[in-house]
Amino acid sequence: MKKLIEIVAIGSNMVGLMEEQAREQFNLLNLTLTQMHYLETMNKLDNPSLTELAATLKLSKPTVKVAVDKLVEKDFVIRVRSDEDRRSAHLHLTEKGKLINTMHEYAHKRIAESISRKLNEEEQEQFILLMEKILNK
Amino acid sequence: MKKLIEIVAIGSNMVGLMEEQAREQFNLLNLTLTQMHYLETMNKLDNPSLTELAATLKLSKPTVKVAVDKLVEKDFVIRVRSDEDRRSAHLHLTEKGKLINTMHEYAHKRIAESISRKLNEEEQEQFILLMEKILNK
DNA sequence: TTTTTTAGTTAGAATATTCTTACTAATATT
DNA sequence: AATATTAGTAAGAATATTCTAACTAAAAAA
Repeated sequence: MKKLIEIVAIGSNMVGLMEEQAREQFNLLNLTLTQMHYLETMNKLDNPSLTELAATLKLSKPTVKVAVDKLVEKDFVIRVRSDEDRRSAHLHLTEKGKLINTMHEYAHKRIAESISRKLNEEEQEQFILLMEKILNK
Repeated sequence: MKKLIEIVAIGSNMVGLMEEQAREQFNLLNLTLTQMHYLETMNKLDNPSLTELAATLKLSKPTVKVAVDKLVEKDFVIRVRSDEDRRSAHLHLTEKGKLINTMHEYAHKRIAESISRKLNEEEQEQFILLMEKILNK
């Protein structure tokens, strides 16, 4: 178990490093850490309302509103009014906002490349099988 | 390769989720995202000077100074004057500051536990071997 | 030894992040 | 139909994050 934790620690750091490098690469976006966190959370929630976003981030609605206003202003997010409930709107990422995904994909691609460099065909097969067991609950 | 990228994406998200949950668990620290980022960077740099920290974070020295002042104030960091160069000081994490590590260790432990639940003894051996190949450059 | 560079600090300002309180309009409950 | 709840907004304030310009003291270079 100790060995496994150790391996996980090194692996997590590697993932973290790659994500960090990707973030630097895409720094063009000119977003703060916090703003990226907002975009990532929106992305995971899949077009949440402001209320849902605030609940997930554990922040007040006015706080989240001003942050979203800025992201709308900067064209990373658009509000799409709901027809079912006319009080409410869904937050969508614009093409520009989706660069967040591109950034993560870039990191994942680099990690995958590194793996395929270190393992031969057969080992890669094995690795994929084991990871599938780990990740499928 | 496509399969591998996919697996990496899911695995990265899992790691990210666990780290996020650990962060929530340790929210007691009452630190902002940015402040945690400072502590993590200090930790990686191993007692850096203010100048080194600023360079790594790509921020100006006055910016980093005010942030470090607050972390010192809150007892997460101490300044240790250098004897070789009396202009300079090294930034050390206090016991309280090292809770950042504890937090990551907690996440890693949970991931390792999940792996050992999903894989039998033999598969775990295999997994460790493959990961060692991947992580040793 | 004089000059230049370096590490860190101070001051002052702009913007970001967050909150509470109070409001409007729409929807849901009674 | 009257009342309560919910989604989002507005105002105002506190704290955090960041910058540039200007400074002090120590170390390095000339």
